[in-house]
Amino acid sequence: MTSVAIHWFRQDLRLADNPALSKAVEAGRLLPIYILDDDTAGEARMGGASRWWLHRSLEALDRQLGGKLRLYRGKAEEILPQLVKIYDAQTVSWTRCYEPWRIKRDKTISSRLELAGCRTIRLNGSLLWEPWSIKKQDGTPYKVFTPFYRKGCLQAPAPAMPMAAPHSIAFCAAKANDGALSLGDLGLLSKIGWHDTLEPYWEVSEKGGADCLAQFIDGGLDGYKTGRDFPSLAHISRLSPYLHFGQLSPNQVWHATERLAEDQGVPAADIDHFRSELAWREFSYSLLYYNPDLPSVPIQAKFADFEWQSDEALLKAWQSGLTGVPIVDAGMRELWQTGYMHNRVRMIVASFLIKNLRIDWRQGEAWFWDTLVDADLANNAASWQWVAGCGADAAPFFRIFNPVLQAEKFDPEGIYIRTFVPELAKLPNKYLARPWEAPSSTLQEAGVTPGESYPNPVVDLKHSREMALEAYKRLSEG
DNA sequence: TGAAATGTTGGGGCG
DNA sequence: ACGCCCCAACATTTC
Repeated sequence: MTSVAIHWFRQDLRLADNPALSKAVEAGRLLPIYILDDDTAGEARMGGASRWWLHRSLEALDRQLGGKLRLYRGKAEEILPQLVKIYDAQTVSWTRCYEPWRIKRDKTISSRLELAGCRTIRLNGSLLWEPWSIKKQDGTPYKVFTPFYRKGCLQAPAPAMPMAAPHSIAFCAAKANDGALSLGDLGLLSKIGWHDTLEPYWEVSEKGGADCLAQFIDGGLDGYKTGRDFPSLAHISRLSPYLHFGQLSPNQVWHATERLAEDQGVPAADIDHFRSELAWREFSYSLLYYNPDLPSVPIQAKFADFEWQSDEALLKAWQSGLTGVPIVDAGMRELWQTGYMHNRVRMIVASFLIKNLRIDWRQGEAWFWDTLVDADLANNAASWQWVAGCGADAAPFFRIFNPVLQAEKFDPEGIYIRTFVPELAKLPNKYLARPWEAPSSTLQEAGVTPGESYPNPVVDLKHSREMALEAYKRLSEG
C-alpha cells in the first residue's frame, strides 16, 4: 500500500467509532493531522477553556497514535492543499462539522482538493442524525423540540451502531519540512495559567470519555429524570465536553443506554429523559444549521429592539460570582473553577443576567464561550436564546426564575452553595439562599459581614423582576 | 425545564 | 345550632 491518506482531526478526537478515520486507514498510509485555524474562525475562535481542553486532547490523541499526530496552525484552506502536495496524498478524510464558518470553509476545501484530483471523504461522526435529514412533512425544519424529537428523530432510521477503532494503522512517514509545529507552539494555554484550576476535574482523553460514560451509566442514570435537577447530586452525565470534542460519539452514548431497562432494571423514564437531552443537542444543531446567525441574532425578530442595559460593573459582578445572590455566585464560581456548570444552575444564572440584570444575552453567551470546557457554538447559542425567550420553542420571557426559591427547591441542604461560596458555609439553611434577610446576630455567628466578607445583592430581586416585565411589555406592545 | 397575584374551597373558632 | 370570619391549602390566571 503506497498511497497516502490524510485524516484531518477536528471535533472527532478519538479512534473508536470514527468512520472517516477508519475509511482513511483503509485508503492508504495514514497522516493524522490537526490544524488550529483561528484565522478562518474569526468571531467563533475557541475560548480559553476550550483551548486548554484541546491542548490536553491533542496530547492524549498523539499518545494514542504513537506520536504520529502532526499539528499545524493557520488557514486550513491553504495548509491542506500544501500537505496534499507535499505528501502526494490521494485521499483526505474528515468528520463533518456544522458551524456555519466551518461548513463554508470545508466546502471550499473539498472542491479545491477534488479539482486537484484528491479524493475527499466527509462523514458524520458527531451527530445522531444529519441536520438536513430531520425535517417536517412539508420539507421545512422543525421549530419546536417535542415534535422534532418524537416525530423527526425517533421516526428516522436509528443511529448507526458504533464501530471499533481501526485495529492496526499503517502510518505515512512524516517529512521534516512540512510546517508542523510542536503542541507547545500552538499556544493553546493562556499565560496566566488559569487552566491549572481545571486540571483536577477532568481526564481529557478518549479513555476519560469512556470512563465518564461508564460511570454515568453505572450510577448516575438511575434516577436521572428527577436527580438531574439537583446540583449537589451526581445525577448528571458531564459528557458534554467529550461530545463536543469528539472523545465520545453520540452514537456510542445512545447505544450505551440500550437494553439497560431490560438488563439492569434502569427505569425507562430515566433513559428516555437522558436520550431526549441528547436530542436537545441535535435540536440546537438543527437550529444553527437553518439559522446560521443564531449566535448573534434573536430568532424572534421583535427582540432586536429589546432595551438591554449595558453595565460593566454588573456584568463583572456576575462573571466573578460576586452578585450577592448565593446560588448565582455558586454557579459562576463553579464555572470558573471547573470549566463546567450544572444545567439547572446554568438556567438560574442566565435568567439572572438576562432578566434581573437585564444584560444582553450575548454577553452571557460570550462569557460561557470563553469559560466552559463544553463551549459549543450550537448549544451555547440555542440555549442562551432559549433562556432569553427570543429563540425557537423558547421559555417565555416572563418566566423569570427566583434564584432564592430555586436554591431552596433544588439545593435544600445548601450543599452546592456551601461548596462554591465557602464564606457563607456557616449560615443556617434558612438564610443560606437569602443572607440579606438574616438577623445580624445570625450573620455574626456565621462570620458573615455583608458588604465585606460577602457582597450585598447587586439588585433587588422583586424590583428588577418588575422592571424586566415592563421592558418586555413595551416590546410586545411596541 | 416559573412565580406572583388572584380565586376558590372547606374546616374550625367563636359569638 | 347557626352564620360569619379567618385563613390555610389548593387551583387558576396572569405576567
